[in-house]
Amino acid sequence: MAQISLTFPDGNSRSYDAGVTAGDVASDISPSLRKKAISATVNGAHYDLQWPIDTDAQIAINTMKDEAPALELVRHDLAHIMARAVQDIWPDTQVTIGPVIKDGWYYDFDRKEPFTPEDLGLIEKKMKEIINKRDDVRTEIWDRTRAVQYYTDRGEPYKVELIDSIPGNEPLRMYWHGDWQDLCRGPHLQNTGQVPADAFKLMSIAGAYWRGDSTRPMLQRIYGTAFTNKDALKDHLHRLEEAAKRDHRKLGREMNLFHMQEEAPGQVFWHPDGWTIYTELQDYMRRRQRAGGYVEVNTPQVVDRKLWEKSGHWDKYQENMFIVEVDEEHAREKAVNALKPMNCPCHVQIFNQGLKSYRDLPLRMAEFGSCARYEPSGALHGIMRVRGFTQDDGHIFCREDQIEPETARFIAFLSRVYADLGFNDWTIKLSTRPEQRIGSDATWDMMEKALGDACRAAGYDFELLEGEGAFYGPKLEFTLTDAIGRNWQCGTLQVDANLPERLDAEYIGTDGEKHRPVMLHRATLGSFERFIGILIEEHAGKLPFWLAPRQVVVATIVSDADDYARELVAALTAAGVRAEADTRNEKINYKVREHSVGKVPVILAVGAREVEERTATARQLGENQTRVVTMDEIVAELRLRATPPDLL
RNA sequence: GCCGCUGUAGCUCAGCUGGUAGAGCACAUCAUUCGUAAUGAUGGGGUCGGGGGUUCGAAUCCCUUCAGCGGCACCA
Repeated sequence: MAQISLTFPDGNSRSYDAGVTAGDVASDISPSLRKKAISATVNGAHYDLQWPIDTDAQIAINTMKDEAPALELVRHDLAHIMARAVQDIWPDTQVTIGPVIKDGWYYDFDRKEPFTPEDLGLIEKKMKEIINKRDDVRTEIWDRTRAVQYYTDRGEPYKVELIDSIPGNEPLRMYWHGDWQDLCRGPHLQNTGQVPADAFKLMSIAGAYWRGDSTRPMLQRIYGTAFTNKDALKDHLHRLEEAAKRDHRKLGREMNLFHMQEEAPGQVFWHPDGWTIYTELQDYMRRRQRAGGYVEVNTPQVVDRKLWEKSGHWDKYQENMFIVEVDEEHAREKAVNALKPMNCPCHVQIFNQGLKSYRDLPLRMAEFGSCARYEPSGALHGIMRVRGFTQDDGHIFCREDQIEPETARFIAFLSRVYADLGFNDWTIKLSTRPEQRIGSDATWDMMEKALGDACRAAGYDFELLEGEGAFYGPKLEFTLTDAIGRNWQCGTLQVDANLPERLDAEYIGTDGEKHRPVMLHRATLGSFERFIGILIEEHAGKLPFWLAPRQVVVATIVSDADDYARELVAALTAAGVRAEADTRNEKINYKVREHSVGKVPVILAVGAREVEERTATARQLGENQTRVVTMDEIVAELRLRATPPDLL
């Protein structure tokens, strides 16, 4: 039998018969390692202890102390254990797939009766029983016919369909947790007893389409979370609780920023304090864009369907548009309009006014454009996904050779803005040509390369989303993360040669001939609604001073200080600080608590002493100490802090 | 849009197997002028998301509809 050489992390090698398993190797090292071992890393790949190794390789035996493989195995084995538990309790349930995801796993089931929240407790209990049985995990490779026959006999059509979709050259691996069998790539633990019985929890039940396809059956998904020990689970659950406190919907209500109501689903009623954030942010963006070489425009809300037909949106997105029909008394036809779902066709109308020269390019046109999209009811989410929103939209009309420099310029612009707003952790995704597309491959090559090169030129890495681009061009997505880890696309840049064509945009080139410009659709914040939602969550409501809707409260301790408090407020207001006096007949404790809960960054307490000395006792949100400052000092200090970052 | 859950005073929530709604906070009034996270007393406020039905009687049961939440699908 052929011999292979396995090299361990410490550099030592041992020689084994080809086909040796990592389990054998672990035994060879020591019986105690064999017992503790959970898997092996073989040439960087994650191996089950039962899989044969056929070639020379680097090998490391993993134990529960190796976090990454341990988490993957624990979660994956739990997925199987959960599926076994569910089928134990409800034998008429069909199993489908159950992958490992961030922080845990899920498994999708097909069962007539819906699972209830109480069922989760039952399933957890059954899972613990299975873990305590310490059943061995076995694996075998089966041929297709046998596997298909097996699942057909067992009435598991989903598994049969899965097998059919696995490429023919891939082996079909079966796993058994005790006598419960599942088709699975592996790897898995040695026995169910290796799963910590106190470090997992079933989290929720949800619907999910089979294979992510809305035309296929809706399955029931159970989500679980798991870690390698009880404390890690506890920490994770604690983090979730903390994150829930940062939810913009909760803070929006508590801080009295906005509300939404039944009569206008998916649309925001901005309250004074919320609107202050909005306008402050908008003013900032307006200044940044002006400095960035944009011209600002504004275009109509209600636009005849003819334009949407021309742009192609009527065909593709009619279902998602708010249609406005107007009966003119003498009109032969009813006028059919749509609330604009986007600004680009309108911007092209402005571009098309008058002849444009190559000298006008790149023409950067910006609009705080209010759009309405009839989003599916289930898509709505607080102010992050709404039906009425305002984009910080912009379109750059340019030549093909300007795509890359303009994109690099935009990325630099965006990163400046994000940094000003406190975001350093964001990612770029590059979506490339989809199956259904227009334009030649050469054009797509050029556009994709321009975007990728621009990212690299700007010094940013990006994730490639193959086939996720729009039908007319590739796009960059700039993604931020909310309090509970959901990712949201905020900024975007899309290349589009289609719309200028459809709407006849053209410019005169150096040759005196007419040419088509390319359009770059771009947004930095994306929409004010979504971005403010993210902003609230990122800062847990404690916004940077310049964005805080209520920046300073001057709280009196005795009513004799009322006049002085008003004087202080007047001085702060004159210095451009949002200040208000709280002269209510309440104790200072009460006022401090109320405004702290309200996330006011600075509370200035004034009593007899302060009136006498013309000072204030300042307290910064989140700090317990106070400091005494003179009126002039505090006005100067807060004037500076209230200055937006671009004006510093 | 799909699956599931939820919908009771401004907010957070209680209300068992059906018998005409309750708490805390908030709010109002009065008293208190009290130095850094809730001063006390008194009081007003809801017909239980909307519509329909069953019943002698429904917040509690059924149907329907709307909205929200958790996912899935969608996201120009």
